[in-house]
Amino acid sequence: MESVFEIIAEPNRRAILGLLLTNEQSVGNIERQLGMTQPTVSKHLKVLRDAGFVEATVDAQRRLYRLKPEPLEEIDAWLTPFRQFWMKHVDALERHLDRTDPPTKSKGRRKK
Amino acid sequence: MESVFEIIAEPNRRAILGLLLTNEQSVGNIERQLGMTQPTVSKHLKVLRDAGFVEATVDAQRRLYRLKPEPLEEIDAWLTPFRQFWMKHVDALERHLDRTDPPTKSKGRRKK
DNA sequence: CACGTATATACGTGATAAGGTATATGTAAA
DNA sequence: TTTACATATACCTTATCACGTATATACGTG
Repeated sequence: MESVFEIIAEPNRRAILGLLLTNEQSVGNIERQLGMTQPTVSKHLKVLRDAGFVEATVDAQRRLYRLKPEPLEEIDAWLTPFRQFWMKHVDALERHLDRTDPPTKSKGRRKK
Repeated sequence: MESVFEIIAEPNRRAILGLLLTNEQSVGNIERQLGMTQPTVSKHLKVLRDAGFVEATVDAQRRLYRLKPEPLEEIDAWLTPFRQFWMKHVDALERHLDRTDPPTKSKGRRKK
């Protein structure tokens, strides 16, 4: 399970990450909220843990899992150059519309 | 090959996307620059095409492939709530350092 | 029309990952 | 210390994906 991208390719893992967005959660909570079997949850959590997406603290017999930011930031970093790319596209589209559209009723788009 | 996340999980596909960031490319160009066999390139391009990451135009026998923004924006959108999460973390870390550090030589960090 | 070039597709194979069932480990409570 | 609870791990099976080799399709040129 090499890269962060492979980790988040799995839908159940993305669901788990989504859950942890709000609060830390025990394994049992995740199991119930997502309707997966306990071993499945544990296995996905192990993957996420090994990749640094989550960390756990012990609360008696429970483990409370919470998010860690780093791997997600790595994904964000990968996206960065592409973001620039598509922002150019939006600009180009806007310019195109400015040229071709009759300014509808228009909220004062720029261009004299 | 359901989701955009599975698509970009494959390293060769990410490499192809990276190449297309600069210019549109023919299959042969990709093949040479990335050192993959031609069928492999074509297959990955098909996956990327079906998922809307790229589009091609015909130039005689060549196909010129270029990026399309939408699927990448989808990934970006998925990241959004997590971005908020880790920005809180950075804030918390900064506040922590403000409390514990002697202001080094400090470029005038806030706090009265 | 024959041939070379560029790309796509078909088919077979191996690897790997995900889920299920069963079981192990560790903690708490009676 | 026996029992109940929470989580982790082992093992097996199945499915899927990526690659390689071979072949098909399509265009251009002599």
